[in-house]
Amino acid sequence: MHEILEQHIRSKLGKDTEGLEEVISYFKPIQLKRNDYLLREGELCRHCYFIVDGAIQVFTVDGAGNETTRDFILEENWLMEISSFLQQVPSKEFFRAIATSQVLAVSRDHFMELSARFPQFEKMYRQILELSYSHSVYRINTFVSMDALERLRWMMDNQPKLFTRLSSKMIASYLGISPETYTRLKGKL
Amino acid sequence: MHEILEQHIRSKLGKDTEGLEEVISYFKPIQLKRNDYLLREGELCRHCYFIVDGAIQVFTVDGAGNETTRDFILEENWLMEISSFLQQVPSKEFFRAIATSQVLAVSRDHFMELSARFPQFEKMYRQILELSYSHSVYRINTFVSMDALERLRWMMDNQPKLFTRLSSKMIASYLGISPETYTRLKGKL
DNA sequence: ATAAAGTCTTGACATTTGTCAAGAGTGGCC
DNA sequence: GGCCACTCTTGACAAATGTCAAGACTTTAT
Repeated sequence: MHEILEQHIRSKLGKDTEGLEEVISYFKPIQLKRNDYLLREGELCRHCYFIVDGAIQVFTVDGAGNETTRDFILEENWLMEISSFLQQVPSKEFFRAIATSQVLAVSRDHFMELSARFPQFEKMYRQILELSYSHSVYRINTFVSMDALERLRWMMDNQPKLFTRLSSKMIASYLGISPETYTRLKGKL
Repeated sequence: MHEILEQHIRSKLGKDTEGLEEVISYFKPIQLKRNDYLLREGELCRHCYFIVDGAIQVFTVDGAGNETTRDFILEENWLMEISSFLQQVPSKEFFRAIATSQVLAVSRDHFMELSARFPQFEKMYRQILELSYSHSVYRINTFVSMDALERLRWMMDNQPKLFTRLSSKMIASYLGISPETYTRLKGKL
């Protein structure tokens, strides 16, 4: 498990990876079954997660119990609830495993320590932030300007992998529509 | 103009601001009138901007000419088109002044140089990324899960300042609805 | 000062999307 | 193997939102 994280970090940083073994030693493995939670609304996000294998659904729940998915995080990607993690305020989001998953978690305290001690770790963190931010800007622009059918087409063009791994219900919650509407849109493609 | 940037950086970094004067010297002033553009779709985003005074609309335009606003950037905030700036690919967004504005711009090359030479500058950049990212996560969750009236109420609760400075048309484009729908929603408040 | 352009509102109507209900199919679990 | 919970689909209808057109009003440019 840790080897995959090691390879991932090397691919981001190149050769200059002094202290990499120590950095990795702070990550603790977590095994998740389908529908296990990594984080629930109201809890503090005390860890930064690296998804080694599997898939995590990041979603919110409104007063009527409707789930809306902000993102799906697949293997070899990073995950945290940024405002809860940084400011230690209650999370608005849930993180739930879609399938059996292996995750590596580093605590907030260790994360801060590693950022301070290893400039290369901080650099990688910055890269993750840049990617996550530009990804979310994309999602905002897509979502706000397109209707449901356009969003579905966009998802098919840009995230085709997701269709092979998600239920229809989950795809609908990512598109921000009801499952019934999703069923009907499929007929219009 | 530069004094405001200096104060802003000090407020973010505290006392440890060695080299601050040199950092600031790389920022060049730009004056904008209403409806002047800082960036257009298709151009490369070659600068990082600090808004000293005024307001900038960040928006996209679809095939039918409809404008959708991702964000309004007011004075004492930072602005860039992150994916265009980092990867030097064409921008998907427009940046346009809503009112007379004063902006300080640092070129991409200088920005990279400053990040490399001044750890404190890099730290501030990271803070800006963290804030921008958590802000955009909020916007996604708000937008995807709420209907138009709920989004309007959310905006009134969380961004009340904007109403004093924006036309109805702009507010509608931020809410992702037509101006007519916005007019009607106001009656339901 | 005046004309032109743009904004805001309102009404009528079309389209999109949601809600509720029912039934067929699917997969997990004992 | 059989039951249970869940998903997916379909139909009927309701609610939300968009589009188009018109008129009053405001702002901008000359």
